[in-house]
Amino acid sequence: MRFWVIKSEPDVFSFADLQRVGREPWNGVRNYQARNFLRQMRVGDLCLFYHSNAKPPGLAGVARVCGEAVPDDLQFDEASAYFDPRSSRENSRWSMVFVEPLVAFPALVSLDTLRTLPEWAESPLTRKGTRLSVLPAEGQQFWEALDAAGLSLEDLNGLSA
DNA sequence: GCCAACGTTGGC
DNA sequence: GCCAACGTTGGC
Repeated sequence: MRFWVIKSEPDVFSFADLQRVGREPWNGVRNYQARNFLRQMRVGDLCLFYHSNAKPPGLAGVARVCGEAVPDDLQFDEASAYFDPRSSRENSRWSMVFVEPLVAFPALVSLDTLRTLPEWAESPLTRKGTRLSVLPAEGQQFWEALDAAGLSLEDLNGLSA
């Protein structure tokens, strides 16, 4: 199992929104490096759900990959802001995965807090200027974030698969 | 293949 | 709203 960070603007789609819908296509990613990470995701991988452009920004919960990469439907939709005229059904350029909520953090683990954590201090997420919306995380980082949220492995184990 | 112009991200 | 960072585009 691998760990990831996925970013979303809560005004657009928050962790609470994910809990409400239950399962969400993670589409609209239009950066090649982020797309390549999406393609590496496997069912069961755990994603820290990061609220960007928020007050304050930070980690809001844990999501789980429940569907692996398929062509992102929005790239074919002329009405979508994510439409890509260079893409075709035969030769699709962008991918999406599916995620489901696993557990909401009792309180947001803010970016300020993350910067105080040893495992996160030097990470791309906390470094200024990193704009990747999907990035890998280390296991140590994941557990440290979970701990900072006041949760433990048992809190994850207690949840249905 | 270089690189300037441009657009977007996202913290502040 | 500002602007630093940085990915992308397109002329050459």
